[in-house]
Amino acid sequence: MATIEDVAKFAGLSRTTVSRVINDQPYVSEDKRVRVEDAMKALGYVPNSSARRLRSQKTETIAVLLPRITNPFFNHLIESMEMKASEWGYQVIICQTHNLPDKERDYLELLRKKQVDGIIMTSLENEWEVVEEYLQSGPIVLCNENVSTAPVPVVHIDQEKAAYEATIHLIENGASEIAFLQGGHDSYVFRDREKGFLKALNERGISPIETELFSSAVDVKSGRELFHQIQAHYPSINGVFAGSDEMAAGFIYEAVKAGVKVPEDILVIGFDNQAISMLMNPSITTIEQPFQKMAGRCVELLVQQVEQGYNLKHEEHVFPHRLQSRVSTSRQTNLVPL
Amino acid sequence: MATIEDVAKFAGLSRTTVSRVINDQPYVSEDKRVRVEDAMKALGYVPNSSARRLRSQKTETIAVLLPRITNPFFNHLIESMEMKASEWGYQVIICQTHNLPDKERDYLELLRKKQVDGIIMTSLENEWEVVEEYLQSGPIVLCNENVSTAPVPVVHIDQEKAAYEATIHLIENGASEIAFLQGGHDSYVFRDREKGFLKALNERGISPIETELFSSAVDVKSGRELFHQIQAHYPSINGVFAGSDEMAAGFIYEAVKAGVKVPEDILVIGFDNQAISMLMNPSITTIEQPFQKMAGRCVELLVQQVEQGYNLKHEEHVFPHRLQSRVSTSRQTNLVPL
DNA sequence: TTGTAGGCGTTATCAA
DNA sequence: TTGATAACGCCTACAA
Repeated sequence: MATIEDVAKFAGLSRTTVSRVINDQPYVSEDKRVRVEDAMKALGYVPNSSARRLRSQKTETIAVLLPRITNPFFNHLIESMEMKASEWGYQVIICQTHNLPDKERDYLELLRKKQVDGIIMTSLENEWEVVEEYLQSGPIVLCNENVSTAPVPVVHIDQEKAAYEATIHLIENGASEIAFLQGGHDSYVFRDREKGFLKALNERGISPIETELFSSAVDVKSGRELFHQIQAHYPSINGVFAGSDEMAAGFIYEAVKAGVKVPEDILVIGFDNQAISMLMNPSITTIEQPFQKMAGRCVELLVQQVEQGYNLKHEEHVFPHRLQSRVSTSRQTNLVPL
Repeated sequence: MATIEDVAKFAGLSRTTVSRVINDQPYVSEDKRVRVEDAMKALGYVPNSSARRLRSQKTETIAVLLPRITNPFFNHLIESMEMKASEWGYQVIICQTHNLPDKERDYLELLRKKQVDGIIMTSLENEWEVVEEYLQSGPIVLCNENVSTAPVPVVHIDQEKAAYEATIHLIENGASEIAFLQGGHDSYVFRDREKGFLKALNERGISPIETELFSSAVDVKSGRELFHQIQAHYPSINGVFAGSDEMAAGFIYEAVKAGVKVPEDILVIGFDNQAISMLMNPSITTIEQPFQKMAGRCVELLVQQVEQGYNLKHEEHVFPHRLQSRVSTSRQTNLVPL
């Protein structure tokens, strides 16, 4: 591969001049500029990114940490993040933690090794204190998980309020005994949503049921399993708050199979307004999050910190959510005809 | 940030010795090794990845090109690719082309800039000749798209055979007039599947209908739109071959809404055996691809070429597919009870 | 077993 | 307007 040196020789000029042309710098006469450009073309020269990185101490790469990319919530986020990063000339490294703290730390190490300029975390597997160490090596932005003590920008919806509204919606449509199905026992999202859930129950004089049983729920599979557990252990439950549309879909799938009617026998609400929530029959009421805007903001905040420096302060960026009402919580009989 | 020089000074040794310790090389006495390790710990030293890259001419990073990450087909592939790459100590850069040839070329440039060691392409937006140029800069593996003239490893199922079997399945379950809904008019996947589709029709004495209309189909949205177009222009169609489960789901969603019965009035088959195909009501018959194995193989092939060199030869890795029969093509009345 | 020194390909500083 | 030279941080002949 041709180097800047080769180009310089070929053009009969110095590396410096070639470098100036490459970087569109002033103080290059027109004829030299042309000679350099011809030489570059002739040799098929492309600047070596490793050398640039070493010299500039920048990688123009960011890492996005998430549990797994097949989860629609996360792949929608990262889709927009990659697009926005690309606009800014940054690459995105995809880092699946599979909810393992060790894996998360491995990926955080990318920051210390200077393999990336910054990191966006869309989930949190270690205690915040562990993560905080890495701020010495570069900026971090939190997406979704709102750690109120973290001296970094956090981008999220008001999870507590959303869960509160979802629960009130269930109650007002007739639910009197409600299960809270939400994965990530120790996540901040979990805690915030649980707060909102309990607040709604409390306000309406409904006593919460033991939810330990349901706290490992994340995907279609767990939604299916939980249907059967609820049938077996809590047959009187007539409302379900599911932390994701996939979980709600899995739950409803089994309910339909078992002849339990949604919403007649049991109301179900999901989260995220994914395609599946519209496609299911019955369609699923859900909470919509503005993925694209949130993802875009995360990247902007991170790139800004990378390029203009960062100071350690907590800074909340709260985005609006929206309840999308559909058949799964509608006691009026406006069902989609089969 | 501490450099190898700092560590050397701190330990009262040379850079060389420190380097030897870092890289687990022989010829370091135990006491020096300990002194170096202590120094590294004391200074919080981490080797700088940019410097290593420049020195070693390796990045331990690969790029995966795909249209968009929210498409389940592609996010399932990349999920497994990232895991396998991680096992091998490689990072994965995610490159969404959004089906734009220019974007694809931009990402291929990563190879020329030496920003990645190799590339996996799961779709193809430029003519192969354009892509072939980049083989001068590093290895490429094709996943899914089988370009028979490409001197690279290609990993895929037998698309023609799969489409043939799907079509026969439709016919044997009663379809006599079939629409071929498949996106990517000029893709190799499209051509191969179309071949299988036409072969089946031909064998059973069914004449194909004009398919131009349906060739932009990829996602839920287009599935929905195509239902209405077919209702309007080809009301006698009673079988649908959809190139993805999402498309099939969108089609069925509108059919159900319009009171058209699947499978009684029209048979539908999807592709990929995604979660949605099981969850829909009626559930969708589909073709399963072994994503995980294919993705793993792609990464192995690429890493092998990166580390052991590559020669330009075409090499096919064909994986088995499987038809998963469900309600959407079943004329027997074993319907899931509503 | 340890250390010296050169170079990977760029860019920035300084002098001409 | 141009060019010589010194880093960036690491690894590896080669010498000791």
